[in-house]
Amino acid sequence: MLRPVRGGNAFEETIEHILQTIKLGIFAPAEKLPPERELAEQLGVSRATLRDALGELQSAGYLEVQRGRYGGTYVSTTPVHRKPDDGPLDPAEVEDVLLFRAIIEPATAALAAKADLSAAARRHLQVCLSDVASSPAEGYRPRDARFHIAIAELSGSGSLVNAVAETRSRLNGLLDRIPLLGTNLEHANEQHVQIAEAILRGDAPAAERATVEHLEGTASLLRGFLA
Amino acid sequence: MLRPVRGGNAFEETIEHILQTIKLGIFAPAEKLPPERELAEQLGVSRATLRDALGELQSAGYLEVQRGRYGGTYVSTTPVHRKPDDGPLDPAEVEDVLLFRAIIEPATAALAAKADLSAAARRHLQVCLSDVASSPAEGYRPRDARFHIAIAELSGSGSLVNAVAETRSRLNGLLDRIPLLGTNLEHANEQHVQIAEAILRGDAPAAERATVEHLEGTASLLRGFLA
DNA sequence: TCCTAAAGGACTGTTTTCAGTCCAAAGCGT
DNA sequence: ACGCTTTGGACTGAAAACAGTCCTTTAGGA
Repeated sequence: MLRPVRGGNAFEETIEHILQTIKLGIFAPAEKLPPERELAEQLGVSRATLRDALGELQSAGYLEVQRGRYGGTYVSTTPVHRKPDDGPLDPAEVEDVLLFRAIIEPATAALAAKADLSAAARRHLQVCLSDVASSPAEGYRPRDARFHIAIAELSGSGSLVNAVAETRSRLNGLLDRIPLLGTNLEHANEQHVQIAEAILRGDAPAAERATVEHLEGTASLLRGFLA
Repeated sequence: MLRPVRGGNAFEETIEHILQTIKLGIFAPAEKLPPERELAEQLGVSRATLRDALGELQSAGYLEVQRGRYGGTYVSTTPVHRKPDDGPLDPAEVEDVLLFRAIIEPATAALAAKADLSAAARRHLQVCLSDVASSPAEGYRPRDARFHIAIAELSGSGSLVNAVAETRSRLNGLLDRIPLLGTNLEHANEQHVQIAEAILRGDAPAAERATVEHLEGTASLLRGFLA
């Protein structure tokens, strides 16, 4: 029960955090990050430290910077080709993530369906949905993550948004360790439609069921690589 | 979606974290903390910083220190009389905590019931149960928290233990803002028994139902103070 | 009785992080 | 063409946090 108070030094944590927002599709390619002064404040870190982190991400190819008025820091449109992290999967970590996800995401979807959604919220969900559906295979993960996080946002609970985002991030870390097989993307997309429709028509049990089914796909994929 | 990378400086975070382990009953009164060198490493903080934090907690009356071999840092047996933090309750925070808790705790209890438990695990649950049942009103909260965390530990999922502990900690923060009325402690204790029995006999649906009922008590208590 | 081990206590020099200030680029409006 | 504004870029001195080392206290064992 005694977890570390902090995950490393501020510099590394900042890099990691910004990288996550990109991998989770919260900042999409070509999108502009907030100005450094603002971002530093939001992240609770000094501008100097933030700049060190941004510099690192820039030279790693994740970010591009333009100076001057109306300039800023932009997410790179050309995705960096990550060498596949192929350490072996940790079975305990896999089970833990899948289990936690199976608890929170269906409940989140059900809540989103129960909430009464503004027109803007509905539109946002549909945008995320079509965005992931029309995505090429290599940029799929961030958009997929974005869609699931969008659902959490509809639920209206900040804790759930955090939990879904963090869990998704851990999941991404695991998925990075196995080869990407694009066979079941169509299947996943069909399930996304089911979930979104159930939420939009306010059918909580259907949203929950569809989410459970959807998660089983990823779960069996990952479990397959454990054997 | 841009949360702060760190909650403050290392010193404050360390104080807060240790205080939590006490308030959550993870370190019970009169219990000995790990040696400073070890604790510092577990918390991912330097010994100097840890010592600053321990010193603060000591002079605030939470800890007592004995030097020499077989000495150490002990949780104070005389509880500090906290002045009631009575800022107004934030309704959004209340709803968020209650909602999140209502999602994870019943699922946790169900999981614990499904797991096949070692004899030691069963005994541990019973110890926590009788500990909270026989607790005087002023030391009730930490033992109550300890019981709920013990259930999460039975589930075998580290993420759930973290989530339950953190949620409980937020809940404690809210409960500190309202007067303690001991009327429903007996009711809560009865529900604890129900939950523990359901888990021990492996009856997941009953464990889940009993937990839902139990949480409703705290929920309506807190909601009552919003109006 | 004295020695040793295990713990807290104290100090030092280095590295990290910070807040604050000023500089440089670049687009927009007058 | 000029200046204003918004952005990233760079520097400085102070504060925080660190790792490492040594000191002090205390109980148990040889």
